[in-house]
Amino acid sequence: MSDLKVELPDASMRTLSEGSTAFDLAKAIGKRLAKDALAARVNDQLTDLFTPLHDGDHVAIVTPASDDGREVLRHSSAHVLAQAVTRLWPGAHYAIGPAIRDGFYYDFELPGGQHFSDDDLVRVDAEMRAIVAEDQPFTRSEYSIGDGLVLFKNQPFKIEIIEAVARGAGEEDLAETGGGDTISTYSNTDAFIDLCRGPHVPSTSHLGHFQLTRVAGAYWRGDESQPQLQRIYGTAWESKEALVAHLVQLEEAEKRDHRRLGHELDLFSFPSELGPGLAVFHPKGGIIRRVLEEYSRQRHEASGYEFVYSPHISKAELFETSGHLAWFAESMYPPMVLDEGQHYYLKPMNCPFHVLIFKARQRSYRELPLRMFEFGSVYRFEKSGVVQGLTRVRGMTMDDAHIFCTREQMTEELASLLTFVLDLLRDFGLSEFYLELSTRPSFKASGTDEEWAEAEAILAAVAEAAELELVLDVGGGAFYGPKISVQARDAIGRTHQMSTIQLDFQQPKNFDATYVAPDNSRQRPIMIHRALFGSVERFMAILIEHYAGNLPTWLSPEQVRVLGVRDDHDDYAFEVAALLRLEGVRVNVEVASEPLGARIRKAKLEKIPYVVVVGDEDVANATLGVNARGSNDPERGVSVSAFRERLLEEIRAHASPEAPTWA
RNA sequence: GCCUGGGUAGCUCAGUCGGUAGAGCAACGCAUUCGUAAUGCGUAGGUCAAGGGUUCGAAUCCCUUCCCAGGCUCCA
Repeated sequence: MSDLKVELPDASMRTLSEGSTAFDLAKAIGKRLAKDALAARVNDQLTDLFTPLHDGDHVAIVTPASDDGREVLRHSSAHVLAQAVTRLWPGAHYAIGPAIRDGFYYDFELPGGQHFSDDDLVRVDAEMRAIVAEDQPFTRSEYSIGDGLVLFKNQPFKIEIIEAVARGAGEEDLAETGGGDTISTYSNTDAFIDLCRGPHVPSTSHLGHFQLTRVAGAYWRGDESQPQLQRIYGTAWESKEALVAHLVQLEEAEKRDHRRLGHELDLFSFPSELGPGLAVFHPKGGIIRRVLEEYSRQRHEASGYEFVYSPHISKAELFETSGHLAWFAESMYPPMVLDEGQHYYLKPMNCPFHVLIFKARQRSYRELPLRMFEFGSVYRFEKSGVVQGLTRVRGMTMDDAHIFCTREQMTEELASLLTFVLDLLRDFGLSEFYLELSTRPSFKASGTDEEWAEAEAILAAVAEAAELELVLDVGGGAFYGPKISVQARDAIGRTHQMSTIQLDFQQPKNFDATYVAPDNSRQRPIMIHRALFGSVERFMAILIEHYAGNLPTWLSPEQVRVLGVRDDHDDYAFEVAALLRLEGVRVNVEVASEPLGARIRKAKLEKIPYVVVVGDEDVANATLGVNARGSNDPERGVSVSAFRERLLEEIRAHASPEAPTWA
């Protein structure tokens, strides 16, 4: 019997006897590894531990505390979830159950149209733990398509997947089955078998650090027109500690939720009298908004934009011409019908208005590129289940610009636009970006194939030239053109869609907009749509979460609070405040009617960047005490002028001396 | 829009089996005068989301509507 040699990740070689499996390799390396081993990566393919190895294979043993390991154990946990549910609800149909970020889910259809309730999670959890305790092996088998159809005859979703694979359909289904002309399955006991490519952990006893998190409805194959299934989500980790750490992290993320902070810091609210997705900004939120809008205006002005204004409503005719009523009507509020039968609509976008401004007189090529900017409030009738805080609202203000240019200008214009966008986002402290290129929607698109192909090619070239990570979003474009969206990663690693840049050949055509070219011919301009913050509301939400409410000083509603130690220091406190206010600093005094500690605590909870304390020594020496946000070490005896200079410099530079990552 | 939860004082929450609505914080008043994250005492505050039903009696049980959260779908 001949031996076989395999190479390990550290490039060392191991010799094994013929027919050895990855598990044999793990045993040969060490007892501890054999006990921890969940799966193997053989020649870069993730596979079961009991896969036979071949001479020359590159093999890595997958252990729990790794990306591969967590993926495997999450996937296996999903199977245990399905087994538990089929035990508790005999006759339940199970659909798909993949590993996802931090956990797993499984979709079911319960007999008699039953639904899971929150209480069911407790029962399912207990059943899963029983299965783990039974230490059931995961056994892999392969069947022909025909045998598979018989085997899963009572599982309509599995049948559908097998049939799709037999037809050679989507990759998604191959992931479930293993692909080719056979299907692979895993069975835990005689009673439970699931269609799956694997790999899985050797047995259920390798699992257990999981927690079921929630129930949800989810459409079969993610398609609204398909039946809605019952989904259970769970999180699973390699150890108790990792699970707890994850749950703690979730709590931390909750603390920086902009809805919570918006309420705690008195920034904005959603009065139920107004309806879902309609926010009011309180004075403090209003300051943040005003400051960031003002800064944006300055930057736009410096970059050659002109400011325009347009009304919130218009006759239907405008949106008929633009194509919105044909393509976007379901996102628009129903019309107001006037006596004469005239329909008026709230605007869902600003672009048609800007086209009219372009058309207000004859335009020359000499005027192009013509860049129009407006903080334009728009209204979209979002489905009731989708509104969420400030990130998804029904009334929002877009920092919207439309650039009219010639075909020759558009590539350069797009490139410089992207640079401008990224620069401005960086000024707000966001630094990690990637781009998404959204292409023609499969239905709901106006224009010819050629126009779309050209527009997509140009955007793709611009996106690639930006040398940022680029993700393709097939079919995600607007009805009038493809788009590049800038996605930003915040301080705790979540990504948010920020700016969008869209190329539009359609609306200039729909409105018959033209300019006079050098040869005196009439030419059609190209229109670039672009929102930089996305919406002001969403941008504020992202900033609040990015900074966990600790906004940089230049954006903070209240930058300094001055506290006298006793009430006979109040006069001096007001003097200091007046001096700073003269420089445009947002500063308040809280008089000494409560103990100093209580007033400091209050200011800290309000996340004010600087708490300034003044007492006897300060009155005598024209100094103050500086208690900076995030510092546990207050400074004493700082001269008033030194503090003023330092503060003004920080505000001017837009930089915050603190890391943005504080909780 | 669909699935699952939820809505009690400004906020966070308790409220047993259907039997007179509760706490802490905040607010307000008085006292306290204090050097870096909670001074004390007191006062006020509620159509229990809204409407309907069952009942001698509903925060509590049932129905409808509104709003919120987490998903699905969609999206700035």
